Amino acid sequence: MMLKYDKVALEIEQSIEHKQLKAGSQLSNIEELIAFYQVSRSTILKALDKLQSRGIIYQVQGSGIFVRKRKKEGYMNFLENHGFSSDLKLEQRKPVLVQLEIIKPNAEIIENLNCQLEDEIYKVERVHFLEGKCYCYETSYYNKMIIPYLNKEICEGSIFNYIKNSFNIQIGFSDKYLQVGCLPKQAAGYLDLTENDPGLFVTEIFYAHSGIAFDYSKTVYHYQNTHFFVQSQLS
Amino acid sequence: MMLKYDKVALEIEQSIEHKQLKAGSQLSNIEELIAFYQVSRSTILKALDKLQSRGIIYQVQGSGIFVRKRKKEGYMNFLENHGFSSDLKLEQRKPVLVQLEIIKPNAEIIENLNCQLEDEIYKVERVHFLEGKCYCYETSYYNKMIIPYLNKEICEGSIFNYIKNSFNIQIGFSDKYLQVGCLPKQAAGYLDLTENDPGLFVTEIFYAHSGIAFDYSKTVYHYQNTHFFVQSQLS
DNA sequence: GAGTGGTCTAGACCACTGT
DNA sequence: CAGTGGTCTAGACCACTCT
Repeated sequence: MMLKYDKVALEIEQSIEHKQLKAGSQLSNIEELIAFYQVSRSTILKALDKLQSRGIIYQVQGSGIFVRKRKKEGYMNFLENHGFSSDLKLEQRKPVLVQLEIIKPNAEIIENLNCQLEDEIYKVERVHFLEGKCYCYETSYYNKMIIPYLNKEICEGSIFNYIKNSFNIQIGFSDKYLQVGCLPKQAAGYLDLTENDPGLFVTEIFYAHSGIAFDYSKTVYHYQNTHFFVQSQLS
Repeated sequence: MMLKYDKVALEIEQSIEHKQLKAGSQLSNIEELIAFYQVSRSTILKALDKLQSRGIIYQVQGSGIFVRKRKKEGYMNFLENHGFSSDLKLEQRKPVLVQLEIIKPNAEIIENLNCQLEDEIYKVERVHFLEGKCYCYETSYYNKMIIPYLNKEICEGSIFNYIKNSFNIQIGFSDKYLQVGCLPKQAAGYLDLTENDPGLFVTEIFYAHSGIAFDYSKTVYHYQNTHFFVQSQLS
């Protein structure tokens, strides 16, 4: 059963979409929303907070609830580009597997996956494409204690979906570290670029809902084929 | 008067800090927090939600409330590096003003600041330093209709604090667009780098709490002196 | 001052985790 | 099954905006 506030949030979002409301358009006030959706004030508030945190609307005390500007076309949501996404295009992507092997962890992996020296670690190297263009080269590490099995076929699809469906592990949150640099020869080759071309280097640790780290990844993004979008909120 | 949930959130955060709790440490359960802080359940929940969205804690239904890993030293929070920050080091920064002038807006500025062709626009070019190292070169645009006055002295401090204090404009949210590229000659000069070195290019629009765009900025970050950190949540 | 969003409460009941 | 977080309600009152 879907939660009430998620249902309300979804319906409000769809209503904005359906009515093609532009940025700055005012929505119904809270009393009307309560009457319309037949839920309590707190439920409406929670739905609105969710929409606000996703950048769909903004609320102004004493004034009203308004539609926020939509992101430009062709930009990926930087906070939602790894299994967090509901974007259809991303679901359709088919990564190319470069290498899949089992290794022993080095200090860096032990630190970030919070594992033991004697654990076995899956190392997965892949190149991702979007609309025919390669946009990143990614090296991921998974602890075999947590993700007991991986194969070529799984790695050529969404590993996140596989993990979610097979082990009932839900993604809870992630830590990202980013910096810009020059491509080493190997990465340049996979991205169809030249050594020392610029690149965005992102190191990311994904945690399950329960707080355990299950994925440590290092990704290099293609500087021409990747454009990101991020929405910030105060509070 | 400080809001109750902000007060509770602050105290919980300070308590984590004070007790030097490590990642994964479990906090008191909700009933105990209610009893300790003498507030209602909803107020505790709101405080916890705020701490969760800031990456301080994570909550696991049926299990408990836990401390989340702190960010590494030397990384800037990508979502809080422009006036959003409470980081002391950032408050102490003194930007160097390169140029301050009043111009007529081009199509791009009109689009992003939502202004008129005949409006007057402040154009501010600055270089920011952190611990003696330049880390970005920034060009900002402000509509004189909204920000009626700027001078050299103001631009050599925090424009955001000035705007906040002088015009009672609160920052509400922002849209960021980012991509990687090669530095043009001018930017390279300001950043003490060489033409065609890599750089992180960020275009950002800041909106007041009321929803009006008041700052349109284009920033180039120094690829060696800037390391960013971002925390994502799954709603 | 009318309208609108934000805070806060008390309490019932649901859903998940772990032993 | 005990413990713990999550959902939802009804209602009172506060704070801000705008005319």
